[in-house]
Order: sequence, then C-alpha cells, then structure tokens
Amino acid sequence: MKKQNDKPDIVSVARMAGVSAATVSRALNHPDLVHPATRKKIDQAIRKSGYIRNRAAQTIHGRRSATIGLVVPTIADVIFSELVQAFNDSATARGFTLLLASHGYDLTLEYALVRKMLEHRVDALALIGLDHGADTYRVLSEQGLPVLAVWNYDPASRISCLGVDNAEAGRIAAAHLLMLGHRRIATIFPETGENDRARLRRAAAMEVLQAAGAEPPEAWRVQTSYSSAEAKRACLGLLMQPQRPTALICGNDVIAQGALFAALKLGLSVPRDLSIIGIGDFVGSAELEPALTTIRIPARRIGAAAADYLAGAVDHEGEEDLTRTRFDCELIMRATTATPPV
Amino acid sequence: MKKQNDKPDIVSVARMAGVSAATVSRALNHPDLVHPATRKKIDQAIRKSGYIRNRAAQTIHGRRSATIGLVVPTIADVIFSELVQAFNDSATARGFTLLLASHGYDLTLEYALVRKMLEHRVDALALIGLDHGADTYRVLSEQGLPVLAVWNYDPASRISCLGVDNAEAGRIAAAHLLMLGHRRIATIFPETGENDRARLRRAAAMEVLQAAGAEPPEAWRVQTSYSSAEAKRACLGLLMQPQRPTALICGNDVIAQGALFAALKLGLSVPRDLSIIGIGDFVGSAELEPALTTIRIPARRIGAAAADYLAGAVDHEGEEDLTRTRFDCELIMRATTATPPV
DNA sequence: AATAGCGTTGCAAATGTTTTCATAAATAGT
DNA sequence: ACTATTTATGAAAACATTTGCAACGCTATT
Repeated sequence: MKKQNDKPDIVSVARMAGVSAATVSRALNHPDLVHPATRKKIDQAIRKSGYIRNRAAQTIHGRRSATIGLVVPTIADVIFSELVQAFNDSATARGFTLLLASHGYDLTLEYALVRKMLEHRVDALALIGLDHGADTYRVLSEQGLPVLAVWNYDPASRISCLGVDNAEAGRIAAAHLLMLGHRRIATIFPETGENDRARLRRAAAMEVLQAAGAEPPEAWRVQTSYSSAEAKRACLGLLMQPQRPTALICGNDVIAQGALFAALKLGLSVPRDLSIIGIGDFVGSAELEPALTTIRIPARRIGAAAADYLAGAVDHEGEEDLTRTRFDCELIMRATTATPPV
Repeated sequence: MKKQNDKPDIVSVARMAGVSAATVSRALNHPDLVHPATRKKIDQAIRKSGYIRNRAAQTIHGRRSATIGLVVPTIADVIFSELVQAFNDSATARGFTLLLASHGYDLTLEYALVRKMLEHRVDALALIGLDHGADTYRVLSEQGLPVLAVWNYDPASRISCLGVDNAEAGRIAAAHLLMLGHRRIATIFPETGENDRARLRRAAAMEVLQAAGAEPPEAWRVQTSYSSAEAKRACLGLLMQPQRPTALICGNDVIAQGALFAALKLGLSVPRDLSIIGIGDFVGSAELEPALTTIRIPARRIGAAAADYLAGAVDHEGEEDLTRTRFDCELIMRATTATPPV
C-alpha cells in the first residue's frame, strides 16, 4: 500500500499523469509552458482524481492568495449591499475571491477585522470611507499592500480613495431646497462621530443653509440611526410639533423613506405640504410613491471601479502611487420636492 | 547582515524573544502550554516587530483555515443581505472569516464558485436552498466538509438544511386571503426554474387556491424578477386590465412593495380596493404606508443559526450526521390585507 | 558535422507554520 | 537527598505547493 492517504494531492496527480509535480504546477499556473499533449494528460488526471488545488500552499509561497478583503460598516442596510455586490462581481470576474467583514460602525472592531484579513494574506483591501483608527492606518502602511478607501473622495486622503465628495452631496441637497424657496428646513442625520460620510454631508448642508440665513433651529436637527423604522419614528415626533418645517434633508435614502412614510401616516401630502430629499438613490427609491428626489451616488459604478482598481494594483505591484478618483453625484429630481406651501 | 528580508515571520519573532519558533507557535495557539513569562516576552516581540501570523501556513498544515464560505444568489437584494449580515456576525464571533460569493441564480456559476471556495480550503460551506447542480453535490460530498443548505427546510434533503418550509409560507399566504373572503386572486412570482424557494411557495399557494376553487386564470399569474421596479411595472399592467383581482400574492416583500406602489400610483386604496400579501417580512416592510401584511421568515435567526451550526460542525468534526432544522414562518397581519370590496 | 538555441521537463530548495517526540528543568513525594 | 512526575521548551519532520537551475532532446544555422 503506497500512500492511501486521503485527498488527492499535486504529486498524486503527477504520478497519475506520469509527470513530475513541477509540471503539474506549471500546467495550472503557466499553461503555455507545458506541451499540449502533457497538459491533456494532466487535465485528465485532475479530472479523474477530483483534485482541487490548495490555494493556501501557493499563498504561503509568496504567490498571491487570489483574495481581496472588503470591510464595511454593515451589509444588511441597502446602503452598502449594492456596493458589496458590484465589488464582488468585479473581483470575481478578475479571478479573486471576496473576504468580507462588517464592523457595525465600530472602529476598534474594524481594526481587528483588518488584522484578520491580513492574517489571511489578502492581496488587497478595501475599506469604507476615510475614518479609521490610527492603528488601522499604521498596520496597513506597514504591510504595504494595495489599499483603497471606497465611497468618499477626499483630495487630502492619506490612502488612495475612490468615491464621491460627500460634502458636495450635502450642498446640492440644501441648495435644491433653497432654490425651490424653502426657508424652514429640518435635517435628519445619523450620529456623525465615527462616520465621515454623514459628517461631511451634514456639515456642508448646514453651511449652505447658514449662508442663506436658513439655519435650522436646534429642534429641527434630528438625529436617528440608518434605519427606516427609527427614522420614521423620529420624523413622526418632528412633524407633530406645532411648528413644522416645510422641507427635510435626510442623511440618506433609507432615512428619507422613513420620513416619507411618517408624513404619509400623518396625512400630509408630499410634496405639497412637505418636501423630502434623500442622498444615495438606492434601489427602490425611484419606485416609491411619490418617487424620491435624491442625490445619486453611483454605488454600483463605485463598487466595480474599486475592485478593478485593486485587482489592477495587485497585478502591477510596485507602482504604489496614491490615486484619488472622484465620482460625481447628481441631483435626481423626482416627486418628493416642490415649492413650499404658501 | 543576517536576513534583512521583508516581513517578520515566526522565526524572526522567536529570535527576538530568545525562544524557538515552536514556542511562539504554541504561545499563539495553545497559550496555556507556555510559561507566562515567556508568553510575555513573545507578546512583546510580536508587538514590536509588527508580526502578523500567516493563516495560509497553518491551513496548509491541515489545521483549520478559519474561514467559512457562503454562496448566495445575490447580495444586493434585501432578500439575502440580512441573512448575510447575521451569518457573518455569528461566524466572526466564532473566530471565522467569511468568504462570500454570489452567482446571480446561475447554478453553473455556482459550481465554479463552490470550487473556488474549496480551493481556499474553507472549513465549512453554506449554500442557499437545495437546488444545485449535480456536479456541485458531487464535489461537496467528495470533499466531505461540513455543508449546509440555508433558507429552506426539506425533510428529504440530500444535505443538512436549515430554514423554513417555503410551501408552508405559500399556503399560509393563500389561506389568509381566502379566509378574508377573496376569490379573485392573482399571483406574482419570479421565474421558478432554478429557484426552489419561489417554486415551492408558488406551487403551494396554487394548490390551496385550486382546492378552494379560486385558481387564478392565466392572465393573473404574473412573472417578474426580484426587483421592485420590475414588479411595479408588471403590476401596473395587471391592475389596468378591465377585470381586476381583489388580492395579490407576491413572491416576496420586494415584489409586494412594487405591487403596493403600483396600486398607489393608480389611485387604488390598499387594502380597501386591493389586498396585498408578501413573503419574507424584510426590513422596512413594517414601515411602509400602509404597513405590509406578510409571512415572516426569520432571516436573522436563520443566518445566525446557520453560522453557529457550521462553526460547531467544524469543531466536532467526525460527527457528520445529516441535520435538518425547521424554522416556523408566521403570518404578520398588518395593513395591506382586508376583506374584498363588495 | 559541430554548435547554438529553444522548448520541455525534472530535481531540489524554499515558503511559514504546526506538531510529535525527546529532553531539560522544576516540582512533588517519600 | 533521591526518584517520580509534571511542566516548559527545542529540534526536526511534515504540510502542498512554486520556481530557479540544470539537463535533455530537438531543430536551425554555419
């Protein structure tokens, strides 16, 4: 009895095909280096033995692991699921497998997850936004693998980034409402502590409102989470106050959806009694009744471009230049905004 | 100059701590086997050198890879993003990293993805549903790793499964509408070819309707994709016909949402003119106005249980018994169903 | 006919860990 | 104080692959 072990191995395949292990390895990784006839024998042996090559073994050898890591705050919310999908599709098309992790907006946990990704020797890593712990930044620069901050564009970023200018999104939203004639405007945003997207959007919107002398009073600066349920509840509270705003700037479309349903529930007519604008243009926002006016962030394009960028960086390693790519965001005027009631 | 190589490895850490590589390995994997004082020296050396252990190297050694694979049809749709999130959270809590892939309801692609996961030597693998290619089933049984079909419960499954009885979901939905007095009922489902969830739900609903003599005519069996945009369009077509149904059974909540918006757009009052029932109870369904009546599928609980099951199976390997776990689905009566108009 | 060059293959070293076995040190039992 | 255990550590083999180098057999060139 030779080696009646268990799983077929590259040498067992080699034996079966009557060649050396080196040749099998070459047939797999550099097919053009082996004679077509030999290749055929090897293919048959692989097929017959049910051999599945061990990526770990090639990873260990310094070769690429063929994995890309993606660390997001959350998967479940529509916010990122489109991005994850597009990122994954592009990465897969380029031959990579996706390692995914989510940290629930907790930067300490994010650091731990990044470390885990590095333990698995991902070839490249994508994070969301530019708010990250000092330890995260440090370990990433130490490891020196291609890294990309997705979703945000920031001309002063410490690492490569690819996304939209969130401040611009906030500005456009605020300007649109002002342009329609609104002066009594409320804002509804999530906590902006460790979330640069929300922070930038909100600050920029505020700035524009302030410049126009339409800064919302304290009571009209609502804070909620990225959940349509909580947003709806919060908006019910806001809208039942005696003094009602005529327009709402929402941190994203999920919040806007909650706001819309709150208004409908109270029997308000949108946009006649109340204008609502979101940010994101998530799937489904166009189908709402009334359809949501929003600032489009091209999540699919960003996700695909991010994966493509990283895959490319893995291929041409060495040319580690900081790249910043800016995607435009765009006002999508639909049916939830109009001139304020007289 | 010794070995001014590149990244710190376990032997460089060992040298720095004045111990052997074996001891460092033990300090990492079986801390209780090494003297606290030595452990401390090693910890310092690790911290100082910025060492990150190489999982690939331990994977190659036959040790676990600490990864779990999850292959889903799609990530972007709300349908699975909750599941993925819960699965990921549980897997992470158990020390695993998630390898994710999506195949867009293409079983040929699914096979390729499963193979990739096996190349990466995932410790366990989860798939959605029980419709899979023969090659997929074959390779999985050959490899003999813990595998779980998530989302569906089927007492006759070939592999372990954990989920709900989709036929039951369809039955409950149909029975609810009949109970309310509806007889003119339409169904809106996605293509049921390679999607056992939709197939079972639809068939069961049909059976119940047929038994009650309320089988929908051909024109009232609408087919659409799992997209609220397309569902809305399809429903607009359906509802503008002269003969309108009084109730709609929708393949899932996304479709139901599209149907609801179609009805609102046409000025129909839901549920007075038209009842709508979904399946799934996705996030946001409760906040719709009117709130959606649906059959709840506990996605979060299923996802968490799936990851827990697989993590457990990795730990106690050998006890490879086929396990089938059934989660109940439950009618959530909200505001989109009522007795039919007179 | 001799040499150079090319295409194809095998040998063996290298990769970064884990683990078995053996040994040394420390503790306990008498 | 001497043996019997226990605890802590190291040496080396094993894991599954990739790759640099060398060798072999051809064809093309002179």
